[in-house]
Amino acid sequence: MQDKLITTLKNNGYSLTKTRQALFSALLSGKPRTMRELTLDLASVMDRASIYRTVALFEELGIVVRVQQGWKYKVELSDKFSPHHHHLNCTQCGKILSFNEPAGFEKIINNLAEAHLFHLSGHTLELQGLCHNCQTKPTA
Amino acid sequence: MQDKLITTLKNNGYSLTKTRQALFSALLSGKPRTMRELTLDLASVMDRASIYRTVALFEELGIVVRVQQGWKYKVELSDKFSPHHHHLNCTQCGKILSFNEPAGFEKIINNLAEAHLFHLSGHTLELQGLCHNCQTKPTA
DNA sequence: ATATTTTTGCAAATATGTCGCAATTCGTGC
DNA sequence: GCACGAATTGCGACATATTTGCAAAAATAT
Repeated sequence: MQDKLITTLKNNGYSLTKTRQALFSALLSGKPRTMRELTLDLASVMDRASIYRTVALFEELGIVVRVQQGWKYKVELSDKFSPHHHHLNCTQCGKILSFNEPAGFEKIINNLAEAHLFHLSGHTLELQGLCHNCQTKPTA
Repeated sequence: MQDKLITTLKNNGYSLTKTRQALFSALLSGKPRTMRELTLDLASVMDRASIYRTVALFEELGIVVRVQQGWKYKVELSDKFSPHHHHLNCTQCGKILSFNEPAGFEKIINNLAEAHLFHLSGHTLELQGLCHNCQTKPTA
């Protein structure tokens, strides 16, 4: 997977640096991270500004995407670097579960796009709710 | 539609004030707005802090929702105040088409949430692509 | 190893979001 | 319409998040 990172960077005229590697590694687990989490985790490795710059660059190159979570967003590897999926966001504890393209979903949106003469290039599907844990706990 | 706003406020023990009216009006067009747009548009009418407070209140009362649009969030009237819909975003000209819940969609996500022990409270579905016009034009 | 170009760290500037409190506005009863 | 208590707002001060300029450091090509 590192290979793909290098390729993507080189192809676009960017070099592989320690900081870019570090950010990439931090995201490899697959868990979406808030900027705050990233800056805390990577504080010893790179400057806050560099994190922002690198995330922005990665987003431009399609290496990462930002997923919305209520008011905040989290950063995660894009579909190119981790399998295409969607999210179940727990509105209480902030946990994010991932799930694959549901059966029949593709067909539905394709029909839809066709009906509107759209040529689809991508889509996002985010579900909000309470995870199992938070359903039993009282509202914090 | 103003009626519904008043009712919602009264039912929850809040009063209709100029600022609440102003924010509501600003959103009536149906277009999602960033906080920045709102603070700029309403600068002459109300204070920044009040906008945040009012948006928060409106969200609590289910009058507005914050939706992902690009990477920042935007505020728009909730389904209760404007019909539930989703968006087709043209990545070239920025046009946004709205469409209703596709048939079969509800069932799919309900099954999914159930499988993950989630209790759904909402969802977002955004499609990206090229609108009819932009498909024929050269890349700008 | 050196020159050239890119990238980073640092510190300062902006932007975004919150908070406490006095001043104002709202809804109500007269 | 006026007076009153309660709810709401504006203001200024914070706290946090994000961006920017620029000199120093790291990467690339020779």
